[in-house]
Amino acid sequence: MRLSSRGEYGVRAMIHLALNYHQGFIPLSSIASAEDISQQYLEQIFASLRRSGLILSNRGVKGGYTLALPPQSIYVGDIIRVLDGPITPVGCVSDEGDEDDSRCGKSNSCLARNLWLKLRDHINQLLDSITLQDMLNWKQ
Amino acid sequence: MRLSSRGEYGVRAMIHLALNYHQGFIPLSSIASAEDISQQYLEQIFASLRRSGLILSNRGVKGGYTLALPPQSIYVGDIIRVLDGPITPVGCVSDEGDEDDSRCGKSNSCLARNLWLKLRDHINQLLDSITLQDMLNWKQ
DNA sequence: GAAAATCCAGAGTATTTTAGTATGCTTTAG
DNA sequence: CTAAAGCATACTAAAATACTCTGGATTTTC
Repeated sequence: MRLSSRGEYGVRAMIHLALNYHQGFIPLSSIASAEDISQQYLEQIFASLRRSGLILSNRGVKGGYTLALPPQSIYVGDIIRVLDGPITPVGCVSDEGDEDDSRCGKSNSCLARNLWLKLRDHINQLLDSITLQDMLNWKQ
Repeated sequence: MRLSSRGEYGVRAMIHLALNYHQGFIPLSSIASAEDISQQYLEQIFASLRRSGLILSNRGVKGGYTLALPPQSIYVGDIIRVLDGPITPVGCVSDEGDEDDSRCGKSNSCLARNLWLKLRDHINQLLDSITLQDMLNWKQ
């Protein structure tokens, strides 16, 4: 039950953008160095975030990235699902839509399946209840 | 956020043992074939479960495995932590004991860290609230 | 309009983890 | 004694992960 580094880095970078919301576009290089993340790796991560519409970009000198929405409208669940794919504790509960097409067909696996579904939904519920702004407010 | 096959298989096998509680010792071969899991792989999994005290074994003919406690006293959290290691969404929240020795030392990472802690605890809470018996009762 | 700063894209690679096999030994009932 | 079972450890193949590399495209500034 571990997040990928993409998810971890992505959340940290998004917090960085949230802290600098209203400061205009922030160059990726400054985020990468502040968060100690490889710049090229972070570029890949930001490409996913941009394509999914969570951030906006400007090219050229004075370019950079900024949140597409205010921090109170961006949920960590969205960030993590974009970067790590849907929360799927085991293969047979792949996604919300096709809940019943990928059964393992085995004897007691249905009993276990209920657990995986609960686990999946439980994790999603938490991640979909926390916004970037919530995290900023945790600052002691 | 995916469970390992060890965790998945282990939970399924423990459900199998729970269903056959009071039937005495069940040979691993029958569990492996019923659940369609490689016998040798399942042996490794059961070795961990036995060393952790969740199951008991008998050797020789008529040997096999059985739950060390009744199904209502075994929590899925225990099974999964034995087989997958402690729930650790990211490295810096490695375990309950040493919460503050493995900080990343980076600027905003503490804000993210609160999230990882919440996530870790949230998952553990769910898994520690469900027993094998609970899962048997889900049988429709 | 050249140069520099920035984003953008896709291929390639090295490491680690995972999931499983292989081999062989030990114990016990009958 | 033999067959059925558990026990232990080493090995390996495949997949996923976490990056790096290379080269471009856009935009501001001088």
